[in-house]
Amino acid sequence: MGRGKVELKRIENRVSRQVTFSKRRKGLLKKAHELAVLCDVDVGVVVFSERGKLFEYPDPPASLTDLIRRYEAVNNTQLQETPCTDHQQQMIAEIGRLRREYQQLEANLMAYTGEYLSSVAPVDELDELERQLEMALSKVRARKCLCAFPRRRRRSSQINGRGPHDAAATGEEGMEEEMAEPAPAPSPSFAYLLNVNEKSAASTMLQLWPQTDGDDDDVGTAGGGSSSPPPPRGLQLW
Amino acid sequence: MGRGKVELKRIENRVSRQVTFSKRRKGLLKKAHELAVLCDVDVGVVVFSERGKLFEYPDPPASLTDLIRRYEAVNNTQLQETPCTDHQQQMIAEIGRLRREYQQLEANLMAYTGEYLSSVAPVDELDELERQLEMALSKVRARKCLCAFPRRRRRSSQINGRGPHDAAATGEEGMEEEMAEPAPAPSPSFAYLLNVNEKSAASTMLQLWPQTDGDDDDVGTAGGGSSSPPPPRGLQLW
DNA sequence: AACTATTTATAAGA
DNA sequence: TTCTTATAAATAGTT
Repeated sequence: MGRGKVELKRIENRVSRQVTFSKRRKGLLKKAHELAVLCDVDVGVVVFSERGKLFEYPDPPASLTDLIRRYEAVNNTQLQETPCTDHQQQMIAEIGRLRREYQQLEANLMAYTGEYLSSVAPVDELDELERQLEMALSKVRARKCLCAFPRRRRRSSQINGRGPHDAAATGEEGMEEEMAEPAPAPSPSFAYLLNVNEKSAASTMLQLWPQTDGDDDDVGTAGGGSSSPPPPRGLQLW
Repeated sequence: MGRGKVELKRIENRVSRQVTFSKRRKGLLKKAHELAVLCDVDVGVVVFSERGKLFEYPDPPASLTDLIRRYEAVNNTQLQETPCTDHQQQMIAEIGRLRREYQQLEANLMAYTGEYLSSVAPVDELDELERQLEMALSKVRARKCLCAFPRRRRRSSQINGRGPHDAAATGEEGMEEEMAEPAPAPSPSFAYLLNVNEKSAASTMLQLWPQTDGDDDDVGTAGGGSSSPPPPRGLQLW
């Protein structure tokens, strides 16, 4: 790609090598990102320049560390079967998935609040969003009316338990249920481990609306494990 | 590169995603190799397929491990210090935290859409929500105005202008099970615009929008991960 | 850092 | 999966 074909061998000219390094490194990281996004997979890249400077993907290397652990887990598994590595891998994968999903949901919400509108949003998409917002508004107003006449309150106009979790309709859902008490000692069972004690959710007060204030921090989650949840801001629902 | 331009967004079609993964992974590894040789630098790449299969560069991963050590050294991150138990606990905590945050964020979104309004929501909160929605609406409309002037772009509106939440509102609407996508936009909502992956919800997650494409095999997590949806707690909205 | 001429990578399709 | 082909991208050499 370029004015001339290039032999796959070290570029002797120092300047050329440096320039090419800069260009191709950028290209490589871009490719890595594209692969990760398009194919929804985990990709990690590290590049050390001749002077030892590090370049990496993913950019906030939060998950790169996890990726490395996963890589090591794979190798360890091959070398010596460690009981936990298997679960470790699954958990790492789960963490990655959760992070991606969280970000997507966040972006979704941002859009809904109008805080972030894609710069390329076609008009018809905006129409759709507008329509949805209007509908939401009308629902809220309708509810306000109901509140105005407290006496009419009924158990709930429950739309058929259409809770968020019901959505996974297709899954026939195992009946495992296995609601163990928030037993202190976590079983090594992966399944159990993922059964997060929902009651603890309260500890992570959810910020309801993204407020105007900016600053985030995040990061540092990977290596050290759980980072403290962001301080609650804005309107909290519970 | 190819017959058509591709936007940087998860490829929803399973087969296409697989094929693309295969091609691009190969391309990425090749690029990594070229960069390493041409510029005489150290490059490491790890790619985990959706099923968890590992692909890496350098091929004989002999030096990749060294690279990782080097990476760790740079980041002053000591991995593998404790075999697993310790780290495992951290991961468990992380998973729990992520899931809680996800659920809260989701509840947030649902409240915003008006799909999930607490039966006991105090009026002042409803006022606040109404205000937020009005603000969002005004932002969207402002954007529409901006879009209207630069050009009169106007695509045919959605085939089935059904928003994702409408389905829930009506309380039924089976899953779309892999309908033969007649043509172009399978996007059932503005989510498409936001680069939100509508289909990535893990088996353990709730899905936000009705799915339009049935892919994803992803076993492994299904059984263990799926904890039964916890009933909404606290100030429940609906 | 910009700018092209070319080489590569690849999206589609078979 | 592999091959083919039309195109989009990356980038080598130049300015």
